[in-house]
Amino acid sequence: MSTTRLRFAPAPTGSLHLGSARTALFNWLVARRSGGELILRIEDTNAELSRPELIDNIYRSLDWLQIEFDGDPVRQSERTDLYNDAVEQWLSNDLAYVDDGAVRFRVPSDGTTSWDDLVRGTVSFENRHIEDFVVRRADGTATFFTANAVDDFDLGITHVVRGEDMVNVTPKVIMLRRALGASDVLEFAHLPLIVNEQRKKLSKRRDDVALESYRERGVLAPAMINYLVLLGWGPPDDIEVRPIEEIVALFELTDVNPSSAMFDLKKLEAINAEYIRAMSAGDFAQALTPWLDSQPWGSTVDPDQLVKVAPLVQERTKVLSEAPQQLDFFFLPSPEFDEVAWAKIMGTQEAPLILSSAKNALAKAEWVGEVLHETLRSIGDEYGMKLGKAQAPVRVAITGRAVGPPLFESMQVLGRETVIERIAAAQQKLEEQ
RNA sequence: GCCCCCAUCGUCUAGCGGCCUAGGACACCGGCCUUUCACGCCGGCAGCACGGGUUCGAAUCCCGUUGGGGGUGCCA
Repeated sequence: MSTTRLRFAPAPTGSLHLGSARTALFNWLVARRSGGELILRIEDTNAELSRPELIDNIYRSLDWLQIEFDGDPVRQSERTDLYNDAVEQWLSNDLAYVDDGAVRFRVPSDGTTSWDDLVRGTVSFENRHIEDFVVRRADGTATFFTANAVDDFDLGITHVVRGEDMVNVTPKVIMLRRALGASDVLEFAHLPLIVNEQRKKLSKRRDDVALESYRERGVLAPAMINYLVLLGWGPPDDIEVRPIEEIVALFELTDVNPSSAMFDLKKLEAINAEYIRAMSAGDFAQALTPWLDSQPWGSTVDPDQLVKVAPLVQERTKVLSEAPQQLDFFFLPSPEFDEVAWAKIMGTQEAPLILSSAKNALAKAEWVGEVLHETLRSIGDEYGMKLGKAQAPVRVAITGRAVGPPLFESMQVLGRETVIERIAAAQQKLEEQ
């Protein structure tokens, strides 16, 4: 038995599509699982698609996901001779004919072409429904069918794993493979489509299909991989979130569900949050850095303080991009006030009272989270309020918001001077209203 | 129109003829914990599209209906 050889063959049409990423992933899983090889084949059959930026885009995305390939990428734009030879051969064997400058393949008018698809079972087409398709255009370039069949044969591919939208080209490619003289049959696996809420194939126009954009939102690569593998496949033991090595060990193409799967951002984020929580505090702080740096106040972030502050939001972060909003008050000279929170919380009768009591007590309290905690608690007691309610005005004064990281720990990091200053500023703002 | 495919909670899935009173996860709704929000924990809601077969027995096999999707380029 020869080694398993797979290929991921994207057309470079822009940033990598989620569906393509999933296809790449499944190919990679099969290769890893079987100890086989995976090659990257760029289907840049025309100049428009050969633009370096487009190709770099693919590399970057694949790299991010850590999907590795064996050997150098194969560029179809560099293999035109091969395609031409094949077409000439078909022409001379009378398997193809010239029509209006183009070359068409002769499809038999009877019989059927079928294959046993690893995910969908037997798929069968009647030949009479397949037209004599073009294998070489009038301009002399090979079509997708030709390049596909020739390359899969020439590169010794054994398994073709691709999207369901390719099902209808499969009989054509099978015919061409036979015409090339291949005696073996490829294994095909057509993956279910990833669809949107309307159950339609994800499209560039309507949906956010660029893998890149999820990266930009702060989705972690391993979380993305983990989520993607769950679209069309489920582990037998019901453990969904797990290391990629385990997935490799468990994954089976024949277990892939043939029906289309809806892309669920909520679930992606839930899984991402789980990965974030599992990170070490140091790794999390590190991962946050680019997101913080891009803020207007990014230059004021010092690494020592970041390490203290990051753990306070780690378990509250679903995607990295939402962390800056939770942390800004640590780095801003004065907090940015949420108008709604201010109105709701500072508008109460007790708010000014609590602020002034807090300012006094805090001026002399030992500066440790637990003590600050107790200090606020007794102030609450004074006014017959639970701590949950009593801490609110202080929180708004210091962070600008009604919700955020744990207050007393935050205060400890911020330091007495800043805290008192902010409370005083809030008092003044209150008076001016 | 024609060709091909698909059909289990709202969503992603487990299920491969008896372990199913259909399991898990996300979402949602309660509750507990609690310094807000989260996290965590406990509980709840909710599904085999329909109709016929086959079988002692069907979510599981077959046929049909309905619904959904993909493809129908000298794009890939």
